[in-house]
Order: sequence, then C-alpha cells, then structure tokens
Amino acid sequence: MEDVAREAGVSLVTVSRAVNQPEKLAPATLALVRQAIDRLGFVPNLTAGSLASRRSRIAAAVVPTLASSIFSDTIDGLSQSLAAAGYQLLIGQTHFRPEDEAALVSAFIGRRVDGMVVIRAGSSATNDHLLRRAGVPVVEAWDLSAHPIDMQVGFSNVDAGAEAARYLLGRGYRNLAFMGSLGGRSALRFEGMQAAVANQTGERVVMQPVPANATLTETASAFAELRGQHPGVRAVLCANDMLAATLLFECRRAGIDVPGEFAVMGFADLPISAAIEPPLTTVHVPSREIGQRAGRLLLARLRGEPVVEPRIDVGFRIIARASA
Amino acid sequence: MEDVAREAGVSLVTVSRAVNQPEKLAPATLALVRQAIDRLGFVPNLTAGSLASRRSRIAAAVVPTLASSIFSDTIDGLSQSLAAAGYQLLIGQTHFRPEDEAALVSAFIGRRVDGMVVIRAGSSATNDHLLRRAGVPVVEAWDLSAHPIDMQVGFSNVDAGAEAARYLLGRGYRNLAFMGSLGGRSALRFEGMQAAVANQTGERVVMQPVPANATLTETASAFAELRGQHPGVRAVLCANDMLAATLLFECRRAGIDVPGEFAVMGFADLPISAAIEPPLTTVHVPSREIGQRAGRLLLARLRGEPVVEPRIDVGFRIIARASA
DNA sequence: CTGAAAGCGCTAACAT
DNA sequence: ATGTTAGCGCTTTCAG
Repeated sequence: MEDVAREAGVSLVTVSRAVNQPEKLAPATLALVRQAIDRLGFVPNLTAGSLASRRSRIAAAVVPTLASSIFSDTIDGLSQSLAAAGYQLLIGQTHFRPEDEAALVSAFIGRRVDGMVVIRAGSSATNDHLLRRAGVPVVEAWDLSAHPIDMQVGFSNVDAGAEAARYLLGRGYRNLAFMGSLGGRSALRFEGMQAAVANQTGERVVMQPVPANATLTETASAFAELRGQHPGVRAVLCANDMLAATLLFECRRAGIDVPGEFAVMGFADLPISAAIEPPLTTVHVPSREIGQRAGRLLLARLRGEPVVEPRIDVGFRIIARASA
Repeated sequence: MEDVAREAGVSLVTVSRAVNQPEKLAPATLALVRQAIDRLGFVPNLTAGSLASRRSRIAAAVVPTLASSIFSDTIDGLSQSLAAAGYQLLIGQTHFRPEDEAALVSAFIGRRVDGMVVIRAGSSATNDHLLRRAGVPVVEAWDLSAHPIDMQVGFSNVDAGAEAARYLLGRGYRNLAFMGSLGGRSALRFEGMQAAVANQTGERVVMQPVPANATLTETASAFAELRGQHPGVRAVLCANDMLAATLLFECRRAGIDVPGEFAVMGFADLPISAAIEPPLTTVHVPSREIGQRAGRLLLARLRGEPVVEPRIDVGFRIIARASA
C-alpha cells in the first residue's frame, strides 16, 4: 500500500480510502490511485484490514454435513445472500457430533468471524454457552427451539413430525414407525410424531434407529430389524428423503410393494424426490429460503439495523405423492 | 494475550508458545499458562496470528454451485481432509460464470488463503492468468486439462463423454443427442461424445442446450425442442444425473417409455440415481475422493513435502442400469 | 478532502 | 527454556 501511495504521489491513507471509501475522495485523486493500483497489481491484504478494523467480513456456517444434499440448498442460499454484501463464507461440518460443533465454533470465534449460522448438531448445554458468549450475531437454522441463542430461521420439527403422523393416520395407516437418528432434529420429529399418534389413536410409534447418512447396507439391515421385531408396522416416516429413497430401493429389491404393502414417507423434499418411483410423499422444507433468510438476518444485524423479527418460521408443507 | 501473560507471570511469547508450540515449554510453565488461559477465557485472535505469521490456515474452494449436490461430496471430502490438519474452508460459488470465478479468486487472494481448490467455471485466459499469479498452491478439480495451472485432481471429461457414447452405441442406440450447457466440463463431454460417434458411425450428435441447474420446466421445454427438431433421436446423454432424473420424470409425464422408446443416460452417479425408476445408467465419478485428494495435495504442498504426483487421474466408470 | 500518528493482537527472529 | 525487539499491512482517530 505504501508502494501504491508513492506511485500515486499520495499518502497511505488515501490509498486505503480509494479501496474502501472511494466516495470520500476527490474524483481526480481516486483516478490517480486506481491507476497506480492497476499498474502495480496491488491486492489489498484483507487480513491486515480485518485486524485493524475489527471486522472480518467473513461469516461462518456450521452444518451437520455437506454430502447429503439436504443442507446444501441452505448453504447455497446463505452464500448467495452473503456474497451480495461482500461477505465470505467459512464452512465447517459437525457430522452431527456436538464435540465437533464446539471445536468449530471455537475456531470460528478465534477467527473473529462477524457472524455465524449454525445448524445445530444436537442440544448441548456446553455449546449453548459457547454460542451465547461468542460475541457475534448467531442464527440457528432448521429448527425453532424454545430457548434461542440469538436469532432463528426454521420451523418446528416437532410440529412437522406431528403433521406427518396425522397425514399417515389420515390415509388410514396404523402401526407407524420412525427411522432416523436418535438425536437432534430427527429426534424432535419423532417426538412430534409420537405425541400426535398417542393423542389420536393411543398407539405407540416404533423408533428404528439408523445412523445419519446411512449407507444402503446399513439402511437395509435397520429395515430388516424393524420388520423382524415389529412385523405389524405398515408405514414409516424417514428422517430424510435420502434415507427414504434408499428404503424404497431396498423395498423394490425385497419385493415389497410400496405403498400397497408398506408406506414410506420422507422428509425435506429434495429436488429428486418427485422423480423416484414411486414418487415420494414427503414434508417440504424451504431449504434455500432458510439460508437466504439466515444471511439477511445476519447482515441486518451487522449493519446495525433493528431486527424486528429475530425468529422466522418458514414453515413446512406435506407433499402427498405416491409412496404413502 | 498480555493479560494472560501477566496472570501467569510469564511473558507474552510464552503464552503464544503455549498455544502454538506447547512442546517447546517446560511442563510446569505450560500448565501455569493454560490455567491462566482458562481462567480468563482467552481465545487467541487467529487474524492477528495470520498477519504476523503470513499463514492463514485457511484454504478456499471455488465451486460452480453447492445446490445441485453434484459437487457437495467433493466439498465434503475436501473439508474433511483439511479439517484433520487444522485448516478451515472458505467457499464461494461461481454459478458457472467466469466473471464470478475471477471475483472470488481475487477476493480469496486478498484474504491470503494458503491454498485454493477450484472447480473451474469454464476456460478463461484471464482467470488462468489470475490463478497462475495467485502465489499459493492451486488444485484444479473435476477435469484434467492439458495446461494445468498447478496441480490437478480429476478425470478426462472428453474421454468420459466418448466412453458414454461408445456405451450407447454398443447397446445399439443410434441418433444420439447431448443435453447440457454449452460451456465448461459439460461441453468437453459433448466434444468427446461427438468425436467417438463420428469415429464409429460417422453420425453427428445433436446438442440440445439446457441451462445448468435447469428447472423441471426448462428441462421439459428443452426436451420438447429436441424432440420437435430431431424426432429421430433415440438416446440422450445428460450433463448430469439431476438433469437426467428430471428428464426421466418428464418422460413419465409425457408417456414416453424409457428405455423402450427413448434412452436416458446421466453423469456423476449421485447416491440417489440407483433409486429412481428406471434406475439411471450413468457415469460414476468419485466425487468425494476428488475432494479428499485435492485437500491432501494442498496440504502436502503447504507442508513443503515434495508432490510426486501433481496430476491425479481418479478415473470414471460407466454404470449400466436400466435407463439406457 | 487529505495526511500523521498510533495502534489492531499476534509471531519471528534473535538474544539470554 | 524463556524473553526482547520489531514488525505483519492495514484502519482509525484526530488534525489541518
């Protein structure tokens, strides 16, 4: 920057201003500095800028996984709304492990990111505390818990589970089961499902654990276990569409007719879920919108604008297709 | 850090060492400093550290899109291999636009990232130049071009297109078409396809442009155009599985029998592609492995290790299923 | 509208 | 094994 200043015959601050607040310079000076910048191929060091200004223009996203494509639309939306404001996105995966969440959050705080969007790995008092004292705006996404850290964009996973259960009951299915992981949002959906069923028919819902991002083999063996131990089960709500699709695939292999013999319902409504056979009945969640809104919430806060609605319920919607 | 030093009764450097090179401290001193750190809740400022050490411990990934799930496995793999070494990942989307690629690369250089993994938005001399003078290790992923910037992890898209074409010809299909975007890796596959077909049957391959990440409507109208202008076309290679799945869906809607009446082949072999109906014939690409290897290549370079194989061909594999 | 001085919070030599 | 001295490259007051 000093070199540029010398080249342009101005002081160092003027160069800084040409880069960050060009409107505060006389047009002639600005042009002069810009020429010098181009001539020297000067690329401002944003790290130094961050240190001096105490603003990094970096936001962080903490997500369970990027692979499953469940959350990638959210990240896409987030990245887009942030990019439009000149912010960059630092991303970390928790693989649904609270310890990994803690490590990431700490690392991001150390980096002095300006804000964070977190799709929580599960509930954890330690991590709640960590996020609370992060000292930057935090958006929790993909759920609306009763005790927000700061801001929230999501929907009630409990309600979504309940609604899905009511849909299945309404279609005449009894003996319902849930397949998914035992923690996090998946567990909340199971909770909602169980409550709704208990309330309407007094039955219990079978919980068949399946690891997050389960392989075909894992899914198949979990399914076999479910069918073995609870032969009466007629319909299952899966924690997500990937799992549901895998299950459908396994049903076809095993010669089980869906939905005639067995009903499968998914969660998330991935783009591809309408294309599988039978088309997947699922719960639509506006994944990309969650990301966009989370980004906007963060930006509003960073700009010091008043955030009138720090808790955004984006809702969900049952999509009735053929599989259930 | 000064506060911690005072609290522990040591100097500032000792605190720095306790954080970064604990093995260089006497166990007693280390314990003392760690206690002070805990007591004060000190979180080292990595931005300041980066500025002083000229290492950011941040790598950047530039990808066309995160939404489509085509690249998310790659990012997942990359993030994992980097995280294991204490590196963080900054991500940006180009949406297949070279201008956006340029903007991102510049921004990342400004941030002084330690390395970059780029899934190019297309070929662009300007961007080649930009990447060449980035001054940090660069890995180009998802293709193996003849003129690498630095390191590469991928496969030949031209060969993959050719191989797919030979598969279709081998199954007896004639009058082939390609659906995809006109630029980037998609165009390379079309090129390979065209060359292989010209070579084997002397025919020309119809190119039906479809925007990247096309919606169902866009896909349907592109398909209608293809069928209208080239009624003889019997088989199509799609630029990716998402497009192929959408097309399959559209065929079902239109009452077109696949593969009896029309064959559809995809590209990438997404996890869900085996589950759709008919199961999708496609070209498998080790997406996650690309990311992992790109990360390892970057790390090796950052550690100053000699990189014996800076150009990794991960290959591809035709997956014959029912759709073609 | 432009500039001078004083850091931002840490690490890299170089001592001791 | 620990400390001292100089920055890293920028932005922020505050003057003029």
